[in-house]
Amino acid sequence: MEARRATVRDLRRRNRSTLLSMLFFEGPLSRYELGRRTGLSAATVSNVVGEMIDDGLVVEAGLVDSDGGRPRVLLRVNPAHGTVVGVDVGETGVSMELFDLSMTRLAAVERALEPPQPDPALVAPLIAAGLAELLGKPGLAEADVLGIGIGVPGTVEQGERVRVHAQSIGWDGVPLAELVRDAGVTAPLYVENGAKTQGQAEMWFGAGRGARHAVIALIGSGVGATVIADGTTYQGSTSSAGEWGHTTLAYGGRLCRCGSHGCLEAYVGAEGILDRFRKARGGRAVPRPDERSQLDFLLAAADRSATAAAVLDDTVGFLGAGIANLVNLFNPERIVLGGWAGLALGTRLLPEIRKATAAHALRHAYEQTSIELCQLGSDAVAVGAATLPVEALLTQGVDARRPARPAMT
Amino acid sequence: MEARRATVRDLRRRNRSTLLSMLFFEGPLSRYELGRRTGLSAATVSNVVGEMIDDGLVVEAGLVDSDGGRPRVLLRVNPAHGTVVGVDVGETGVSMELFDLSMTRLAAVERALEPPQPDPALVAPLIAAGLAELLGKPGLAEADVLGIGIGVPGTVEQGERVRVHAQSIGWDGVPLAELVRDAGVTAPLYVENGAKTQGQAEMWFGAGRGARHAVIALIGSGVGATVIADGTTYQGSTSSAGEWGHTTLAYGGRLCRCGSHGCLEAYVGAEGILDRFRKARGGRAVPRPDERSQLDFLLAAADRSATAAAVLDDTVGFLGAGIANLVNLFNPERIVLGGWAGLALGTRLLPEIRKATAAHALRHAYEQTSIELCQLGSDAVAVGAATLPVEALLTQGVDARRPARPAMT
DNA sequence: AGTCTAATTTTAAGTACCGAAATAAGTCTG
DNA sequence: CAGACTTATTTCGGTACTTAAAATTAGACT
Repeated sequence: MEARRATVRDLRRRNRSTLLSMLFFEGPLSRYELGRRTGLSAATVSNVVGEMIDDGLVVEAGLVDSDGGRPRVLLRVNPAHGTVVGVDVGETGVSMELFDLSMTRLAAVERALEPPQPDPALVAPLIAAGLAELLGKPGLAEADVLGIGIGVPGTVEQGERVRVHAQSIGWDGVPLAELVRDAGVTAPLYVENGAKTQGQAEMWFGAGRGARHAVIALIGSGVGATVIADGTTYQGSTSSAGEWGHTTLAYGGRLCRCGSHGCLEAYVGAEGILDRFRKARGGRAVPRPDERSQLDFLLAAADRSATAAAVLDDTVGFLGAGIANLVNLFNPERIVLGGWAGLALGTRLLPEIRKATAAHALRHAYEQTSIELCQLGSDAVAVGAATLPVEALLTQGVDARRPARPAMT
Repeated sequence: MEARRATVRDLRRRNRSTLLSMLFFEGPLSRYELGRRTGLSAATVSNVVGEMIDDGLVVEAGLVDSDGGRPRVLLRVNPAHGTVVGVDVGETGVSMELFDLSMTRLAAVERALEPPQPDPALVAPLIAAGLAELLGKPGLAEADVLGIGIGVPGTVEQGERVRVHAQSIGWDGVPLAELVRDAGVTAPLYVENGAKTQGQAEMWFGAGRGARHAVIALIGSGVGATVIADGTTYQGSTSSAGEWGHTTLAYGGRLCRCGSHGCLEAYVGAEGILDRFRKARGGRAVPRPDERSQLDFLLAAADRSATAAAVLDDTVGFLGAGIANLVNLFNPERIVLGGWAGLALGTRLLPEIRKATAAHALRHAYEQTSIELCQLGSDAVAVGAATLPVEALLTQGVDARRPARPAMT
């Protein structure tokens, strides 16, 4: 039984949050329009908005012409109220971006990791240094940073002490936030799985906009998914939900790097696709230097090579079945296909992928789902990470830097 | 953007709901204890509880001895405040049960369907007649029925007009609630998929108690699952989430009755198991009259027949992989295995099933999950259906028969 | 009977939202 | 260009709800 009381202050917080969120996603809007959309009385809207203006969270932004009658004053979230930082910790480097509250990018920094294996003890100071560089321009100060979101390539146990588990880079229970804090960063920190931050970015600004139930399917070298249930990221009991890549799709099939057999990832992950391609070529290596160009080679070869076409056909079939599993289990409105390999496949083969999905999904659920491609670029992980502090601001309706409103004077 | 305002009345409703739910699941409790657990002030608890006592929703139930000091008065939900009915619409018959608010069964009725294909036009009057029979004893009246929950073997589109789609019995968009109302039933109606009601019953009173994230995996002739995410049943965008049975487990494998190939159901559904057994026996039929006894025969034969043992081994492997998929995707605290076939398999083979699951799931997620058997009997669907009106009562904190509190006098 | 302890209820104060009335800020008309 | 008109926003008075503190109750203990 997880029951929590609610007080009259919670009420205020919630309405504040409602109004602020609406302004963020659908602004600019007038007070009048806010009242109409939220159902709050004009009096309350005016009152709450006035408070947020006093706090510098919201600003007036021009008028709407009227045909007689007082013109509506437009309101918007104050872009200059603070900045947010998004960090993408990858296997080979760290990239960071600075945004204002309208999510306009103000600066970006990229740092390679030498050697390319991010030792936490190395990554934390790198983030601190990157932050300093991002704030290099005049007029930017750490005190104005509402928060720093960090996307990492592994599962993140949220809780008292945030811990990062990332097999692929050898992190086991790394308290990343604490390390970054020890490196001298004082702004609030938010750590989350990179696939989830990328998913959130697509939901806020990309192909997921407007959906309440969606799955963001990410295919790169590996395979993962972010599930959005009823508007929020589904975490599961220990934040490791969405491990789509290691669901069994072909029982007893190919060995996967996770040690199991027949995982989806072993068939549709870039590594799996290329491995199958290599085998189909009789063991000859694909004549390109890295995975991405190898996949491009495969896609380009499909027109003239029956071998390549067959490998892709199979891939589409496996992927369709894998997506159909998501459709059957989650019954989402939308599936968003992303990741560099997912995008490469989807750009050329989306109709075929849709058809393969339809063949494996239950009709009813399939008909309710649209399958789209990701819309954001390669910095989606960082953008999504930067939304974490914004999300905190929107749901709390209050600046994390000063959690409690100051007492009245 | 789905933002809703909140007023001071919502606040009251919510606190009322919190207190009532706590009394229902953890009662009896004293006012003092309620305050301590919810965080509400003693004054508010006293006030709200007083109101609920006036409404007849809560009653005092004895004292707790004290060692000096005023003794605490225990409170509980008033079992006699009303009754609820749970209906299990199956493929061969309808069974109905009547409970008081402490979920004590007061009466039960069973009606076979002749012929065993529930035509909606036939089922609705049957329910009406069954209700009359349930209320046959003196002291029971329809006016006291808080609501009737109906579990049906198909997906239920909730909404303005509730519609039932059940391929297996040929229902397509049946407005069951309206039909039952037309048959003369006046109590509030709640229609839901039977697997979901059964899942809810396990969550409230069975193996799922206390879990916030769980999956109830049901294996009968077919295969389905109920996903509990953060304490509530996950519905998806059109209420058809949880179609575990038709997820692809063995790509390109056995033909399933859904038309696709390699569905989990084709391997671990009773029909699929027995079909594989028959094939393994060289086509000879299993010498038993119905599916249940055939499955028992198979389980009993495993000790002496290598053929039977191999079929079961395979089944355990498939089932383990299927459960592992649930573990990887949903990261639940608990998996509850049920359904008549699931129970039959689990009773004998649970350790093996756990092992097979471990072999296919990611270590981290698997370690967070316990796999248990259902605890409720064959009336779980009806019990779960009966919880629907109770749930409405608990979350609204107000009797559905009189939605608005009467104005003060 | 009087004292002590601890639960519950009453009281007074603070905060929140709402509806109605008042005010503000434009456009339109003559 | 003043006055009429229209519509957005603010102000005001009222009611609902929670809380902290004070008062009351109900037994136990002496």
